[in-house]
Amino acid sequence: MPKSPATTARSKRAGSQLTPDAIIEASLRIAARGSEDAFTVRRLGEELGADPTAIYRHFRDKDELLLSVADRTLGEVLDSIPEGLDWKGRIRALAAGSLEVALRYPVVGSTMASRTTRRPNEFRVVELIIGAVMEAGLQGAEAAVHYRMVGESLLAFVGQRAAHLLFDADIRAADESAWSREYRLVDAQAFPNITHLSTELAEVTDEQIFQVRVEALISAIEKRVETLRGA
Amino acid sequence: MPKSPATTARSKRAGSQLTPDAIIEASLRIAARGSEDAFTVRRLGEELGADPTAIYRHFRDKDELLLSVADRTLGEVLDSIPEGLDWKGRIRALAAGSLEVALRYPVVGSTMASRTTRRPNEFRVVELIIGAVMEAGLQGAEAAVHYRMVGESLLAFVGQRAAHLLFDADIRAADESAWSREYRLVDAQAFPNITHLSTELAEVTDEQIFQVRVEALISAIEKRVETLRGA
DNA sequence: ACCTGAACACCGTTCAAGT
DNA sequence: ACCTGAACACCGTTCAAGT
Repeated sequence: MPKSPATTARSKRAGSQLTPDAIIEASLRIAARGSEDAFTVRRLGEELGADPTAIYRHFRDKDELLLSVADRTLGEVLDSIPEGLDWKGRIRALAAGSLEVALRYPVVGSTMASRTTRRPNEFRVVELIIGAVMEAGLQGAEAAVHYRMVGESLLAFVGQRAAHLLFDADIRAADESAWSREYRLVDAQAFPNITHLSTELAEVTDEQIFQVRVEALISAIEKRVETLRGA
Repeated sequence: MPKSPATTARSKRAGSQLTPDAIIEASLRIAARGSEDAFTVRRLGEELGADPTAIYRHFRDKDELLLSVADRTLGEVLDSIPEGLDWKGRIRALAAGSLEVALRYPVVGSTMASRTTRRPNEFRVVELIIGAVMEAGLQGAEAAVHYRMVGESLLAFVGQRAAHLLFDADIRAADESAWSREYRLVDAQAFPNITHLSTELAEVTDEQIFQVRVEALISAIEKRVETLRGA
């Protein structure tokens, strides 16, 4: 069989075909496997067909790689937002897109929940949110703090969901069944409210909670605008 | 010098003085050191004056230990809430207390942000929040989903702040300075909103954001009550 | 200039052996 | 019944050596 370089591009001895982009794309492939495949430097080396430590020629450390990967996924979120929406629609679309991407790449969503990438696509997200809160009627310091509220809340929401996806199946099952097990068995005298709502508590879905949390952000902005207009 | 057993209670050869409570208290001492001292099984062994693996006689694994430690800290939060507050006051006090405790034991606050302890003090917190949203005027499924919104949002807020405290000093500094560095230097044409608000963005404090996020939860509940009354 | 691979300094957890 | 300590199967990262 003759050599066919095109189909052996990732063979171990192909020279210096390692680029930041190739490393980011390999990272996304691993991240997409969720809890089935740990996102480690050694696993990344396998995926690239290179020595695990080769990535240190292109990224200072794993943290810097993750920030770059996260910024790439923010690009996917931005591309999913349609044109022409009003401020509420843009925040809802940003929330839905962020959730979808965080659940697709849980290790990225989880790790980045309390970070700032300081990279181009994050700038675009910030620009979008500030535009929305200003269109809603906030300005100056009020717009700034409400932007931060929205931005960090969205990161927190999707980060929580993503982190949960990364737990071992047994831990996840134990947490998920709490509302239909432990919380149904609490002492009725000591915990009357829980007892009274036990059925409804077990029926709440993650999707309902997410929607209510996003609407809470919007309500809070509207209420703040009304309060400031009234004063 | 004569033996004085009372003062050598934690000596290496004192027999079986290891109890779940002693392990939880040692865990809290390590957790209180924040990013200066990693919360590892080996470090816990040192703190207890025992072999690192001794804790596996009392807890199935590190996760179960952390759940127990977390429930202990929830007790501290509950003890900090005064009697006689109305529903808004109780949510504000719960938020403030949770933040304080999460910043005191960051590794606990960070790890538990997407978990359910399913332990006694968590039941008390759930009872408190459900009582608050019902006093606000919500019932049944509406009360259930709004309880979940409040509970998970508070966990997310304090978890984000706690996680940030655990990063290495240089990573934390880079994230904190983003608003006064990278975000001040963005292209004014491409990012007019960021440019317009750059001063205000750099001046927002974590405390302001936290307060706005807590008030947003309260606003959202009030708005939902109004909407349901109107319908 | 970039990649390799041995090595270092860590992790959580298991299990046979001690007392 | 509980604790010990060696051992296992991992981590991220460094650095001298290769090409």
